[in-house]
Amino acid sequence: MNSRATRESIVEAADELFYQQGFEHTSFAHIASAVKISRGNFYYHFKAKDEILDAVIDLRLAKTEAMLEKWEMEGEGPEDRILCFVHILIANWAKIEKHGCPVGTLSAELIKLDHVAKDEATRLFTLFRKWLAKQFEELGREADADELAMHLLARSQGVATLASAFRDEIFFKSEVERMRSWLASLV
Amino acid sequence: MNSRATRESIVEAADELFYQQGFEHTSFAHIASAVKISRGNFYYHFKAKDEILDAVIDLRLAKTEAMLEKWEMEGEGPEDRILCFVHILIANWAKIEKHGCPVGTLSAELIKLDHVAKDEATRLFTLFRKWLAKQFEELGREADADELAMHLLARSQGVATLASAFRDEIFFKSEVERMRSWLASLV
DNA sequence: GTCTATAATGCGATAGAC
DNA sequence: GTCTATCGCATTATAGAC
Repeated sequence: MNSRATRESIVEAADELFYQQGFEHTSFAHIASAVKISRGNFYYHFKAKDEILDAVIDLRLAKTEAMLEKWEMEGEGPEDRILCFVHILIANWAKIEKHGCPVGTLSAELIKLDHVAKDEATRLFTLFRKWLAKQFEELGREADADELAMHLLARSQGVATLASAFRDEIFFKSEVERMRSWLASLV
Repeated sequence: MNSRATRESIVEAADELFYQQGFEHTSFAHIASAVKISRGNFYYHFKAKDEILDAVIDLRLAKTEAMLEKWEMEGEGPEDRILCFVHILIANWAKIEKHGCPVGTLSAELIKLDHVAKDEATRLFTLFRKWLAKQFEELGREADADELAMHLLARSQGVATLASAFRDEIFFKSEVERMRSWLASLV
């Protein structure tokens, strides 16, 4: 297999495993078994485990940017686009229940480890923050667009954390409904 | 030193280190160096690392119960008592900025590890949930007391996660202010 | 580019002296 | 009750054959 394809397989498997098990808990053996390569082969593609983490964060950043661009195209007006963000929670409930929010849990883990890549992980939050702020601006809330963006981000983080701890889909959906009516009250 | 005192020293050091570094990342060597005992001595007091985790969770449960009882005594009326909960965020800002919420981050880590003690950690959330629900009941919101309790818990979790990621005290305080006015709007 | 073999380290846990 | 010494295992990382 050529170099790029193997490298991409490693990053994609690591992406999934870091989400499911956490970064520190995931070993090369885990990833190797998922990709079906030998442990030694990693070091042809990456110098160290931290480099795989960097690549995973870059992949997530790229995927998130693509998703936000898609919402930008598809949503009819800013309110509709913000609802895309709210509804992704519902669509991902099965994963969130098991492993929490992929953005929030990675950020929290790297902060706890005081890992060098923790600020890189925060950039995932920043993508959503900037995009949401832009929508709130278009909604006519130029004055507090960033504050509203952060507020909505925080709400979704809290819902993911608690719904995952209690494995409570009823609470999860009722909180999403609360976000919808909060959003409607702004317009 | 007698058995109980050493055991308590171990649990208290582990409590602090689990919060600062995470459970998995904290080794016996870390705790031993903090308590100034040998690694071998652990096994006189605990059979395994998981038993230390259980003891740490029990300690946190006891401390939380004592704190909630104190608020129950000190607060003048349910609204005042709920404000005790909101204000603990402010009081603990320095720690939250560095290590997140001690309840939420432990719960999230144990969920990600699929650790046997994850439901025990969720009991810490349950203490706050039940206590807050009781306050909302006394506030005359019998119908949706638990829903309001979970909503407030989720808000505080989200604020801790985001404020820690962005190390943003301004955002943190503005969200606490939002919670205060949300609470006032209920009465 | 991928493999096997192995070095170097740190971990949780055990045994036994004192 | 606390210590030192050590086992067995998993981990990241390297060396070198193919």
